[in-house]
Amino acid sequence: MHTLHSTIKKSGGRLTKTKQALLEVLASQHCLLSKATIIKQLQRKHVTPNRSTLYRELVFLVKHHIINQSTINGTDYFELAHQHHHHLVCLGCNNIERVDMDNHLTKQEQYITKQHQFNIINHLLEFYGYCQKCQN
Amino acid sequence: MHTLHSTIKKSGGRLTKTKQALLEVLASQHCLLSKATIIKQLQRKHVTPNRSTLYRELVFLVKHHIINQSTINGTDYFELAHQHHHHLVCLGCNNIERVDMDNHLTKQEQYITKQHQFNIINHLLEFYGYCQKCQN
DNA sequence: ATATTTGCAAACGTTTTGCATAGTG
DNA sequence: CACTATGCAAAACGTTTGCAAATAT
Repeated sequence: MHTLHSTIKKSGGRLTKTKQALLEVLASQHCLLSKATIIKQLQRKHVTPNRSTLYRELVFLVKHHIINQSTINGTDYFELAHQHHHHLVCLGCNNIERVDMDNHLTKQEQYITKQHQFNIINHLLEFYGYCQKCQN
Repeated sequence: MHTLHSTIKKSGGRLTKTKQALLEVLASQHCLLSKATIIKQLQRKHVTPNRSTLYRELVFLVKHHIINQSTINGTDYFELAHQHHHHLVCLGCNNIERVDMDNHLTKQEQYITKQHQFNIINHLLEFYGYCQKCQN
């Protein structure tokens, strides 16, 4: 949290109640959170920001690479930038399951960095298919 | 195109002017196309469907796995399902560059299929970062 | 003949904006 | 004090829907 605090300050942001609660929520869940879920979790903490405020916070945090935004099946999801994993997305029930696969892309990223002169900050890897329940 | 035709018929769809032109557009471009780009390309072919018609076509084709839909930085992109590649997405200029990496995920997919009892249909792999121009 | 596809207009839901006020550093 | 963050209401935006007419098989 300390490093986050300084990152935010460096970005010209202020550590407000909303931002703090938002980061706590994202830190406590080790998975992708939708806006609706974020709002629910904030409510549990008795933090009920206006929608525009929440949206503006999310834009700020994404812009400064403090959190990542991914869109899966038309819904936006957020997670802390350093909490990175991959996902299995069920095309039947839309459930999203985490899957851990460490270092699998390191070589490819090095290759891309050299070959394409592209400075990689992050990546997104999602597998789409059908979970056990939804297989007919 | 022939196989696509039969796939569409099997799915209960009809080969209309719009659907045909849409598939031609997607087949001619070997990259992700946004809705706006699709509309422009259709116009060149003098096919100008109503927005709702186009959206309905896209929903149909995605639903039947004839095309893939990916959302990158908040914009929806489409491509023929068998035309699969990965992308470098520039966080500066939003440009999307294709990158070919064959078979890199085969082993992982086999592992996931067994370990998670998950039937993989497709996957999405995107690298986010800064292209040569946007590196300061 | 039957079912799908189409365009239109209205409805919808989400996100964005302007502005005045409150709060942070 | 200067600048960011907030809530509110309005506006903007893309998408979806219902329906009657047109079209494909």
